[in-house]
Amino acid sequence: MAASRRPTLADVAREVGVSAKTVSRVLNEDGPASARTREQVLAAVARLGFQPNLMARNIRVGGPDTTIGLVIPDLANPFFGAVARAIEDTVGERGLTLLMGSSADDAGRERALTDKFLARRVSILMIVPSVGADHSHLKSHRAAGLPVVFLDRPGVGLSTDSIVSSNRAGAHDGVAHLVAHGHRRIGFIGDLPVKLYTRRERLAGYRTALQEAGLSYDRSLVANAHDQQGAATATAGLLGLADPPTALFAGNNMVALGLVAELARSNRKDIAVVAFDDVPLAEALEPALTVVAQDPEEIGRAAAATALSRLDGDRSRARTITVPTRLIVRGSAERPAPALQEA
Amino acid sequence: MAASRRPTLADVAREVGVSAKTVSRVLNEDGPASARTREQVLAAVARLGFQPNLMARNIRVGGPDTTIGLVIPDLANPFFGAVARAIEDTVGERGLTLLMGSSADDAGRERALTDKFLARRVSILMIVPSVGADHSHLKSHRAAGLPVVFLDRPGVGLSTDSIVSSNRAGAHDGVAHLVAHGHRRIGFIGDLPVKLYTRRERLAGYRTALQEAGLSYDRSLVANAHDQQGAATATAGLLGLADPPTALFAGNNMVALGLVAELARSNRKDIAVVAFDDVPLAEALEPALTVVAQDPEEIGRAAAATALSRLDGDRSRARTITVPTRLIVRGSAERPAPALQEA
DNA sequence: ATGAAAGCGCTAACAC
DNA sequence: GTGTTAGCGCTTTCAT
Repeated sequence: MAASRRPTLADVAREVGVSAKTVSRVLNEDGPASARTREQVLAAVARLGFQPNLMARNIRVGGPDTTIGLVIPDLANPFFGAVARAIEDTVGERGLTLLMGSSADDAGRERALTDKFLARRVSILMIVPSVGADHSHLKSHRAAGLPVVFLDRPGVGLSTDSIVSSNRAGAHDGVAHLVAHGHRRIGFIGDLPVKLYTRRERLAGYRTALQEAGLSYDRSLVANAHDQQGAATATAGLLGLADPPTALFAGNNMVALGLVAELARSNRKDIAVVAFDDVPLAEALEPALTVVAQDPEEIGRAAAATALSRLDGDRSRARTITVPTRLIVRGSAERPAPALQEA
Repeated sequence: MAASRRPTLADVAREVGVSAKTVSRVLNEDGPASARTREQVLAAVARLGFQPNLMARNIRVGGPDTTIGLVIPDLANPFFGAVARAIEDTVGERGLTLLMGSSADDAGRERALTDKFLARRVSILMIVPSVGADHSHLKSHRAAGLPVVFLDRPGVGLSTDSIVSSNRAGAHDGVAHLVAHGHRRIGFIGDLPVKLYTRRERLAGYRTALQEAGLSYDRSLVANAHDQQGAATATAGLLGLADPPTALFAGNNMVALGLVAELARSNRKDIAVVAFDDVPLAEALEPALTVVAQDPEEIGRAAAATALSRLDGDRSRARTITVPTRLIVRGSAERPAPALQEA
C-alpha cells in the first residue's frame, strides 16, 4: 500500500472549503469562528484523522518546544527511574513531554545527548553530570533563559540550580550507627570512578564518623565497585584481609546489592552492614538491612519545581537544594562487634 | 539580561559572508565546499554557538522525526526500566532519541501520550497497552508506514508486531515446580485489574499446572493486588483462610516484593514461594527466592530490532515474538508440604 | 467572521 | 564551488 501523506491543515481547509487560518483558529481556539464553521472543521479533522504537526507549529511560534530533556546515567537503575517519574509527574501538569537518554556516566555521551536536546529546543534541561564533563557550553543557553538543573551531583563550569542528597551527613550517620554498635574496623565500598561526587561525599562522611569516634582511617578498608559483580568481588576482598573489617558500609544501591549477595553466598552472618540508598526487600533479609535512604521522589519533584519557577521568570541566584536522607534502622548493624583482641 | 535570540543558519551565513545554503552544505556534508569556506563556516558556528534547529530541518525534509515514542505504565518499575534501556541501546545506533511517558495503566493517559507522540511525528511508536485502550486509531498511521510495536501485552484493534513473555508457560512451570514439591494448596496473587493480559495468561498457566496434577481450582486461593502494600494484604488474607495454602505464587515483581515482605514480617518460613519476574536480592533471602525470570533486555532488544526492520521496509505480516522465561530454582519452593491430614 | 500574504529555520531543486 | 528561489506546515499580521 502506498504510504499516504499525512493530512495537513491545508488538506482540512480544502475539505471544508475554508482557509487554513480558519482551521487553525478553530483548533487553537484562537480568534472567533461561527458555530457552523467550527462544526464542519472538527468533523473534517476527525474524518481525515488530522493531527497538527507540533514541530511546524513550534518553528513558527519560535518559543521553546514543549519537551524537557533529561540525561541520566542509566534508565534501568531504579533510583533514577524514581527520579524520572517524579519529574514527569510534576512537569506533566504543564504539558511537557520527557525526552530521555542514558549517558552511561560517559562525558562524551552526555554531551552528545545534551546537544541533541538543545537542537530540539527543549524548554528545560536536566542532567546527572558525568565525571569529566564540562558544562560551560551551556552558559549562553542559560543566559538566554533556558532552565538547566543538575541532579544528584553538581555540574562543572556552570553556575545553576542543583539538587543533591545529603550525602555526607547521610554516610556519616550510617557509619556512626555502626560505630555505636561497637565496630572499630569498618569497610567502605564506594562507587566508581573515585572522583565521582557522591563517592567522595559519602567517603568524607565515613571519614568524619571514624574521626569522631577516634578511629584511624585505614586505606586498606576502602574498596570500589561500579556494579553488583564488582561489589561482590570487593566484598570478598575486604573480608579476606589479614585484619578484616567487622562491618561494611555500601556506597550506593548497586554496591549494596552485590555486597549483600556476597555475604549471603559466603554465609557471613557475622558482618554488620549499612547501605546508602534503600533497596527492595531490605526488610525481608535476615537480618533486615539498615540503610541510609535517599528520597528520589523529592529530588525529582524539587528539580522540576525549580525548573518550572525559572521558566516562569525566576531570576534569583542559583540554588543548591539538599534533600535529606534518613537512617532506617532495620537490624543489620546490630551484630555486635567481637571483643577486642588486645590489651 | 536580555534573552538573546538563538543564532540561525542565516546568522552564520551573514557572519561569514556566504549564503545560508553554503553553511547548510558544510554542516550536513552535503555538496562540495572549498576548504577555506568550510573552515570559516565552522569557525563562525563555534563562535556563535550555533546549533541547527532540528525541528526546522525535519519540517523541510518531511520525513519522520528522529525520535521514538515509548509509552510504559511506570518509569519507576525496574522491569520497564530494563526494557527501556535495551530499546535505547538498540535504536541509539540509528541516532534515534527516546520520547517517554508513563500511562499509569490508564487508557486515557495512554491515548494522550500517543497523540502527543504522533503530533511530533515520531519514527517509531512503542506501547505497553493499558486495559481498555483501543488502538484502531493507529491503523492509518501504520498503513502509512509508521512502525507500531506492542510491548509486554498485545494491543486491541490493530494488527501489528507484539513482544511478550511466555507468561502462560512460565507460570505453569513455576506452579508445577511447587506441585513437584508436594504442595496441593497453592495460592495465586495476580496483578490488577483482573482483565490485564499478563494476569490472565499467568493465571491460565497456574490453572493448567493444577489440572495436570489433578488438583481442583479453588477460587478462594486466588487474590489480586497492584502494589506492594496490596500484595502484603492479600498474602495475609490467604494465610488467614480456614484451609490456607501451603505455597504461594506471585504474579509479578511488585506482588513478589509485597508477598515476601509480608512472609518475613509474620515470620512464616513454612510457606513455599515462587515468583513471576526476578527481583533484586532474590538469592540473598532465606530461603533464596525461586523465580520465573523474564528477560526484559531481550524484550526491548527484540522490539527495537523489529521496529527498525519495519522502518527499513519490511512489510511482512505482523508477528508476535514470545520471549522465553526461565525458572531459576533457588530454594523457596523446597519447603516440604505438610503430610496430608485426611485418609 | 474569515482570508491573503508573509515568514519561522531550514533544505531540495535548480541555477550559474 | 556557490547562490537563488521556493516551499515544508504552521501561525502572525493585516486586510476585508
